[in-house]
Amino acid sequence: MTTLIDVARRAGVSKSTVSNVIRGSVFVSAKTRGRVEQAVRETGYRPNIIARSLKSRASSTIGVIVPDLRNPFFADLSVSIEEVAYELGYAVLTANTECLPSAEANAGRALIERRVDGVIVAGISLDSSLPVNLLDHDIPTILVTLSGLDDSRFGVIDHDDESAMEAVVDHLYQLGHRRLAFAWLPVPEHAGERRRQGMEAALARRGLMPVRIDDGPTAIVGHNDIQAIATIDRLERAGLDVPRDVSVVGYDDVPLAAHQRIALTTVRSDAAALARRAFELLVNAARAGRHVAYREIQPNPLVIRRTTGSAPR
Amino acid sequence: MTTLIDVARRAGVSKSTVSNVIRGSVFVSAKTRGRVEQAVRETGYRPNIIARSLKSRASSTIGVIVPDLRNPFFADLSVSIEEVAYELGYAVLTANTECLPSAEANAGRALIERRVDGVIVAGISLDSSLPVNLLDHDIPTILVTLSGLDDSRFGVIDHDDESAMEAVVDHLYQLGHRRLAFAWLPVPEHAGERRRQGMEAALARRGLMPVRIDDGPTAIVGHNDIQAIATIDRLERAGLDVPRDVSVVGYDDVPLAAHQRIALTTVRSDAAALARRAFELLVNAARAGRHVAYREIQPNPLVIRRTTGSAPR
DNA sequence: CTGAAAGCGCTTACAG
DNA sequence: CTGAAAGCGCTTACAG
Repeated sequence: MTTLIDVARRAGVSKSTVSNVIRGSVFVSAKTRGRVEQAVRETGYRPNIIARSLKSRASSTIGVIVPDLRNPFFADLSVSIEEVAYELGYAVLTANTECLPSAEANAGRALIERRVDGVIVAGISLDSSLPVNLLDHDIPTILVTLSGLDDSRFGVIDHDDESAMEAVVDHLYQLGHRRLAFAWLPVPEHAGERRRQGMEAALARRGLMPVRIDDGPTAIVGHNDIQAIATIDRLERAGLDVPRDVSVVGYDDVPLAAHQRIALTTVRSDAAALARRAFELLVNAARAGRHVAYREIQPNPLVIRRTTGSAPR
Repeated sequence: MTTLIDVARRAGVSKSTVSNVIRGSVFVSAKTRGRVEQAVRETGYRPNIIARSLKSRASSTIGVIVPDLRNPFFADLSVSIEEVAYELGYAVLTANTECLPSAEANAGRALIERRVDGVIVAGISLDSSLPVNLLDHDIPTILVTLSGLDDSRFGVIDHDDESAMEAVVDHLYQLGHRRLAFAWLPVPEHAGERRRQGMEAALARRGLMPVRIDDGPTAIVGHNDIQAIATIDRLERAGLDVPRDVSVVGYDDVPLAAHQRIALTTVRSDAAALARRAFELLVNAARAGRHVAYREIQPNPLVIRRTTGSAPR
């Protein structure tokens, strides 16, 4: 592959000069610049970012850790991060972990070894040491849809699950539901745990306790939309009707939730907005060579559709 | 961050020796190895893969270009690639392009500049020069669910859309459908184009022509499941019933297709298998320093569910 | 079995 | 405005 030297030789200048015109950082005379640009064109030269990174100590790459990329919410988040990232010349290394500690460890190692300029964590197992580990390796780290990790060096862009769960429970309570269950992933993960707690707290305020999912709930609150949609499938295969027999609520408002045949009542979360905000904060911190150390919590509205109805009597 | 030198100093050996134990490539005495390993542990040293890459001319990173990561088929593909990749010490740089030429150009530049060891292209706009460009930069490139690009240096892992479309048309024809339309993305993309052509050919064999989607088809074949599911939504919002009034067929068999409320007739494509095969071939080529130059076509079965029925009369 | 030396392809002060 | 020199953190023959 052609290198800076090839270009320099061809243009009859030094490699410093070629570097200067390519990065556009220093003033170069129009004539020299022209010669260099032509040489670049003729050779099809593309700078080797690996070499640049080694010297400049910035990889122009960020890492994104997601628990489940097959969930459109995380796909949306990750794609939205990518969009803004590529615009600013960053590439993104994605790692899908399913909250498996071994996958998380692998991902962490890969990101640290590649000296990513920052990482966005959108889900991690409950007692993972990875996020703090990143911080300790001087990698700015931002937690998205995830809080409860207590280090002030983190950036946190989160939504308010607690008040969202209050709205969900209120909605169901008003429809007459008293037997609510929470359907969550088999993985101990932050967002799920927090939503479960939020629901329990909202129930407690009404003098209620959650029931187990197999204990005949009249309403089921899913950890997320995918979970809720799968719950509908399970219920209807068992001969029950949603919402006549059981109401179901999701979380995220993925595009499918609005589909005629699904029409899921859910909490709307704007993955793209979360992504953009997180990336912006992360890049600013990375460029300044500091941690993000900033928190922001946004409210999420309840979207009522047709999977919730009056409690059966 | 600690470097090889720090570890070497601490262990009282040279950096060559540290390098040797870390890579495990050369025989090192147990005693020396022990000292080095302890120093690594004490310092929390993680090798800088950027520096390694520069010297060894292998980035241990591959690129994946997908047209739409929000489509669970591509999410599955990309996650499956990642799984095998991380196992072998590779990281993956994902680029979601939506078949936009500008996004494709950005992604191509980013991957070339980062000297990825190979790339898997799972969708690209019809006349993109990117795939050949990668090849010309000596980057082994494999096309997945995509053929028609005529360079023998490509690897191609594909499925047989033509015979799948024959099966789809046969199924609908036997149900009495004569007015079939194809619903596809607004983007000129390979897989969509090829499926459209496959359907047209199958119709032609029966003396039929496709009708336009607004021309009252009794059956609509989607470019993929997401397209088909969106079509169902559109039809039912317009007061039509699927399949009573219109039958709908998808492609991919994403998990949602099997959902009670969707029950989509579709063509099954195994993203995970495709991904594993592609990665395996790619890595072998990359390590051997050659192009993949290999093609493999697999058949895809039709899965009949409940979105197809007898043609209305 | 271990170490000294060169070099991967850039960037970055610093002279001139 | 342009260039020579040093160096980023590794790997890789090659001696010893």
